Amino acid sequence: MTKNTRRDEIVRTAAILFKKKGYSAVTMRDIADSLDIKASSLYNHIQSKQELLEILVISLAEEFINGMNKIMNLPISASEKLRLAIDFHIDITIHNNEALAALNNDWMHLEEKLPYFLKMRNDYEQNFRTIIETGMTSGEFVKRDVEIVLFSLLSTLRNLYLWYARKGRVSEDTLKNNMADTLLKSIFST
Amino acid sequence: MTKNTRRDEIVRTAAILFKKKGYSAVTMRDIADSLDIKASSLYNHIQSKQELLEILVISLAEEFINGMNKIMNLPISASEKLRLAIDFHIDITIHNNEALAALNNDWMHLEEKLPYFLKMRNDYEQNFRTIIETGMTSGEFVKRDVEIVLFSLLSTLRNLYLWYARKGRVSEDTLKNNMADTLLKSIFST
DNA sequence: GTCTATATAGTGATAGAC
DNA sequence: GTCTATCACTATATAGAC
Repeated sequence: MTKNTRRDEIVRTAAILFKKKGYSAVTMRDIADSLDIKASSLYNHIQSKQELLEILVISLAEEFINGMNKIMNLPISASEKLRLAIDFHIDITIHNNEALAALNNDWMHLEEKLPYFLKMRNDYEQNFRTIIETGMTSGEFVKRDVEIVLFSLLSTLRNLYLWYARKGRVSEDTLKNNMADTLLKSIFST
Repeated sequence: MTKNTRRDEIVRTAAILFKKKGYSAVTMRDIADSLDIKASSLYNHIQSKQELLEILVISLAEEFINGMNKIMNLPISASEKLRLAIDFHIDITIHNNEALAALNNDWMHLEEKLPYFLKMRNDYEQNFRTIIETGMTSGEFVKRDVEIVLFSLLSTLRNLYLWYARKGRVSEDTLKNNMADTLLKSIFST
């Protein structure tokens, strides 16, 4: 993933700038300036600005989908799946902070790959919904409006990339434990 | 607020487009096209694209601050304040859906008014923090990491504009009751 | 209040020298 | 792998006619 080539340097720089100002407000000259080269030099390593967005958003979305699919196929309870899914989401947030900003905020600027992205996004959400519904049916979770619980959970997870960048130095494990506890407490039936 | 002048029509149109693509990706031509006029005609009603952003973001932020200040000054318990604050946030979300998207996602493109906005945003967050801390001290809320509870609560409220636009036809009262219940359950000590 | 015409400054991207 | 030079296009915004 992080193979210190020039190309990856460009991708990482783009991610940082996309996070700060958004895809549309970042110019190829901005990216080049950050690397102390000229904008035209970027094109020796990447094909287009759009490609930078695709690299960031699509590969991260695939990582989400693959990890989630593994969790869904485990022979464990709904509450155990939920705990794993939350931890997994926190993991990605911590290790792909900048790319996650692009995924959250700039996906609508994807062109060719937009439908593919939307399918992955929808599948990811559906997996969470299934976990919550299963847990409510089995009595592990308190019965409440599924969509509201789902929305509240996903909102918190999706915004985590901002909060983690700000609070910085809380350890990964502390974050996972506290966050998971807080989120899970709101739905456990006991 | 909604005084059907041409100017307000332009502001409303801009808000809808800003929500869809973000401030930077929306051109004055896009706004003009939506109104079936030429881009140059817009400048008879507004001064600049930046002014459109300011009108949307700053006036809404002021509404948030004013409402929150009133709640903070009421002689009521922390849990009552929290319930009112959540309801108030939901109120604004429902009635200013598009402008709220700009406030959430495009505030960093403010220029002159950016410091003013950041102060308001910080004050709003601090008020929520005070409520949570007071409630934990008094024993109304279960003692947990204040910042994580605060973050989770604000994430859900800030994302609500997206969810409400999608789910559409759930009544305002149903939403308030279900959402407030779900959010509050996670922190009440009983 | 809207139009046409235009000024001025970017924008993403390419060609070709070094 | 980076540069200079440049293209074709688009951006915000203004001036002045109707």
